[in-house]
Amino acid sequence: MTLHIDTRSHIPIYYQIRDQLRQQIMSGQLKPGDVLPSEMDICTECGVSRMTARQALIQLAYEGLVTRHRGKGTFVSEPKATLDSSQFPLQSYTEVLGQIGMQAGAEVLDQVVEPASEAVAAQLKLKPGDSVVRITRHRLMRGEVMSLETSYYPNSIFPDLAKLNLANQSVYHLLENHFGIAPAYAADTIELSVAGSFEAKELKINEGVPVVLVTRLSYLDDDTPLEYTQTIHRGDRFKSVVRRSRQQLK
Amino acid sequence: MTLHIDTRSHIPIYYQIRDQLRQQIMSGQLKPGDVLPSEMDICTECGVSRMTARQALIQLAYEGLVTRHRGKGTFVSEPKATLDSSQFPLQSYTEVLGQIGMQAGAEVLDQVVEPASEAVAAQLKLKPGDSVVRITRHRLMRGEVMSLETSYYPNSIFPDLAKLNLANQSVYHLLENHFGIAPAYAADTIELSVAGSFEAKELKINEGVPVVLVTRLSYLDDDTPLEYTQTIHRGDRFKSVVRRSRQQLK
DNA sequence: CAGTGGTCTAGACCACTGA
DNA sequence: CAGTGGTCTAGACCACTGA
Repeated sequence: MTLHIDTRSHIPIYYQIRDQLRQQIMSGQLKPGDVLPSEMDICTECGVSRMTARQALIQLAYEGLVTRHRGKGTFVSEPKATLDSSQFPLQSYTEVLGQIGMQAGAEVLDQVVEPASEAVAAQLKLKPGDSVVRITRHRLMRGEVMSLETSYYPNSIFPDLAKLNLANQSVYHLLENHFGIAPAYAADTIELSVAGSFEAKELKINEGVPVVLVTRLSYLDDDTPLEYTQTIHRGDRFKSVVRRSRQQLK
Repeated sequence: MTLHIDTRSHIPIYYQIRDQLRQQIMSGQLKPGDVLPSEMDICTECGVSRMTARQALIQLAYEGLVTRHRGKGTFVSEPKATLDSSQFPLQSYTEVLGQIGMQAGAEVLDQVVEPASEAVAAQLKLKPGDSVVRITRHRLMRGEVMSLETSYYPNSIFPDLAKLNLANQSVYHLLENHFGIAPAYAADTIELSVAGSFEAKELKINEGVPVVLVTRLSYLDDDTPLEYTQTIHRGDRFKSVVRRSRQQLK
């Protein structure tokens, strides 16, 4: 309804369309959940070809401002939620969210014993083929899937972990209460990746959009690896806060 | 030379092309710096239209595996470098890189006193228009621009900071040695963003590709903000490691 | 069923890089 | 200059969603 393009400008047409739509989202004129004009709407309104309209919308999807669904349309995304995962060192997702008054949740997709792949074995200092417990879960926040988490535990250290009920309970609590074992330290690696088809389906995002990959390795005091976890976070939702102090003891 | 597409498959053609090129990069058949087939090469070799070939190459660029340069071609990217910024709490980039034996460096682009914008004033607990020192730098690693860093310091706390020489020296050292002031703690926020035209130009990446935005706020013991820094990291290079311990005092 | 976005074609003009 | 990627057109067929 309100798109104006200047054909005499040297700014590409799809930039002009993209920037005006972004402005409407930023200003609140278009609110989370609202539908954007469809590709054809933009074509007729701006007198441009469909590929040009598409390019504007696709870029907004890459920025995380909108999500697109075939057969339905293009919708404004929810704003980012902050996950302060550092205030309280080495906690599970459930613990962290509880502390900030968030409704945390998880849906278990898989909880099985399987042979370790080469990559998993290397991380957990096992041999390929050794038994590991794999737990794959959706991480929820306010009922929405925020991330997809896959954890591996050595079956020798945690027998029967595959059979325990972890519906909505912290795995760290379970490990401590049931096995009497708690990690002493952990290293999180944060990097950027893009959604593959499985992640895209599970996180309900478009394939190929940027995501954040957090890899955690947890250890015992004696440096035995306990846990190897890969978490794929929706890029349009991820925000992590790390607090640091100059003197570690304060 | 070695692209095969199956027109009877239900997998989109550009997926097939993209996946084969990715495979060649992953396997080392195409090495960092190597040129990929041009769009026209792919058109003639696979008998597809140019937009299809483009889509495969553009996706690889979004994944960070390749970079594209008009007039030159599409090139395999360098692999990620890891920046372990947690082993040693609250250090500057220069300090961190020194410690892991990396050649760190910085190029100062701007070092000026200017009035604080509303956003900067809010973060530093100043009034909009108050004087701040802005330092904009390229962060280098092995001579390559890895990130673009913009820091703001209250001019009232650090007079003449805009005139001091910080060529290749840690700002934290400078603050401590020259002003006798060191941050007591800091909070880093990590989130995902996309490169705007300025960042793209400075980081020599394509506009619109995903980047990592790290925002740091440093404080004195009495919670006075000292420093507000925004760092844009190339998404295809960023990898951050955060170490955590369950008992903070160990 | 009409409307959505996903894939694809076969062209075009252009700015930029390097020989 | 030939070759590169960037933008753009005007079509096409398709799978999917919801009325």
